[in-house]
Amino acid sequence: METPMFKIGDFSKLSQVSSKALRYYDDIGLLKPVHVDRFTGYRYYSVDQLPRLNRIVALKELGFALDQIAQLLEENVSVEQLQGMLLLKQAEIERHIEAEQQRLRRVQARLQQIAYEHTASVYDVITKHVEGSAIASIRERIPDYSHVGHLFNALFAYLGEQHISTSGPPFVRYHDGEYREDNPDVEAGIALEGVGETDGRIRFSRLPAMTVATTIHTGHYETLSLAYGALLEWIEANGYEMCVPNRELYLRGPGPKRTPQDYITEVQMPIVARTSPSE
Amino acid sequence: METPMFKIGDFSKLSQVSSKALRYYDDIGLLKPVHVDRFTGYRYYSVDQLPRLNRIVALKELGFALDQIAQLLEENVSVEQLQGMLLLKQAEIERHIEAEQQRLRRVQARLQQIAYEHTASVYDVITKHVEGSAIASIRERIPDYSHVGHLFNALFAYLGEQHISTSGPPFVRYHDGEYREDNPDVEAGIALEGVGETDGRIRFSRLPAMTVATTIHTGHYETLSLAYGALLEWIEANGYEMCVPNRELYLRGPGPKRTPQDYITEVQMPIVARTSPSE
DNA sequence: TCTTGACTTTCCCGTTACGGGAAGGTGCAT
DNA sequence: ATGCACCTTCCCGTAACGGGAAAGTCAAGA
Repeated sequence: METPMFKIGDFSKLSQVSSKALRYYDDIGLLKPVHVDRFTGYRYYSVDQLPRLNRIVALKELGFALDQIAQLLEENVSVEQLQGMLLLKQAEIERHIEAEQQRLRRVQARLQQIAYEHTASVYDVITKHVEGSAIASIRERIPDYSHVGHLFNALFAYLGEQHISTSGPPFVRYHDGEYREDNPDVEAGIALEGVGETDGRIRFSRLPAMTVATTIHTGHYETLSLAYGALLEWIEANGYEMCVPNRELYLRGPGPKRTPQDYITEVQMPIVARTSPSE
Repeated sequence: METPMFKIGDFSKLSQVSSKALRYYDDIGLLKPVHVDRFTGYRYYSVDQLPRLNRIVALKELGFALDQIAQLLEENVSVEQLQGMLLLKQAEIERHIEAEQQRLRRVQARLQQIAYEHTASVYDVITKHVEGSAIASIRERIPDYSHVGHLFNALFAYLGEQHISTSGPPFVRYHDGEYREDNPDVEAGIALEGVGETDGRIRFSRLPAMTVATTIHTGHYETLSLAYGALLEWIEANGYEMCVPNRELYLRGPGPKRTPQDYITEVQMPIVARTSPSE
């Protein structure tokens, strides 16, 4: 070899790539030294290998993983294939940026909320994807929220005598577009394991899968509006729009040896991405 | 316990957090089940734990790592501490977004270049941080690039007779702000291990550390302009500004049994972030 | 009461691209 | 001969779980 050969340390200095990385690239077959001493195992590199290493670094800076780079460095990749991978990368980075901006909005919303109220919220709003499920429910316009109990009584009485087994907590869906004290359109329901057939007041239907913003409220139902406030604020700050019907899940509701302070309720508000009038 | 206890699968469905994750949170002490059967090891959760889990998920969506979340969930974190961590997070996300946008620009620049020339460039431009180093050099205005050889001859002759040991490849720095055929201001140099004292034409100095865009050119020096073209295009497309002096490192230059096709040259252009007039 | 079948447990491996460090062998200059 | 800087392999650790194996458990139906 008339060309100088570099030991790994020198090649590392020359290329500004750590020798650990060079050994790793050797291990995974991405960049084999031009010569390895048969007895000592010493790796020897040539300047000829710099272009390849340079390409590796460049592709890494574009965000490619090493195995993808290995593919791209094979001889037989066409310009179209390269272009395709770049386009994929572009889309991926764009998605990534969007997700990060989402996070940034969430963080800023929290900061703003602290600045306003000088206290951390007790409500943590998160998004969930709830799967669709079969439910049994009674939907009626009732004069007053206190009548909800009657709906559940009727529902459970029916399910009990029909020996239909339920799953998950009971819930109420609110079908009015806005809050109304009087004559709200409510649906008291619970998820089922099997299915049944609609019978008078008792409706059997399927809840569609959807994305919701949700938070957990602990304590008396009179203070549920605080949870709604936190939800609405969060939805506004995070660039979503709310949909109807929203839903309350009574994870722990009235019962023996329970006081209202023990109640635990999840409030779910279906959301869609806002058709940005504010950006 | 008058409250229903959930086995891990049910709690997982309730909370939409995988049981693997729940076990992991148990392992790292982030969320211990309210009760573990002494004999079977079964984990039992209560709805009381949903708010905490919800908070964990919410903080995760903000981008916090689990150990940071563990800190934030301790009782004694003040609002100010929370605020501080949120501010840090904000800055971190912003940096992250900036880096991703940088990547996006790089990818798009590559795509554009393919669209223009319908071929992938042979030049891979990357950024490096070169450390400062002691150098010996001769800087002169020479009539023509072909005189560079004389400078190196003089330099090596001097270093040889003074027994000064060098390190790294020889290089030339171009001090003219722009390309000029005639009377360029060039500096032929090489890095040293020790230091010396300026002696007539031979200058001993320190090269400052800097950030450069760099690429590798293989082949005859007559085609070096292609490498410069790729560099300039990249610098433009990636939002940098070039500085003087640029530098060529002769990784493999003229020598016995070498033809110009064997030459390998690294072209380095110092850069700074552009003071964005184009955004 | 027995038997499924759906759950649960622990344990171990794999993920990415290396960095840190240990134990031991080399190369080169004195 | 003796440093001393360098090289080698090997192993562990990373973050947050997912996949899967082997074995134990629970609840309901026959």
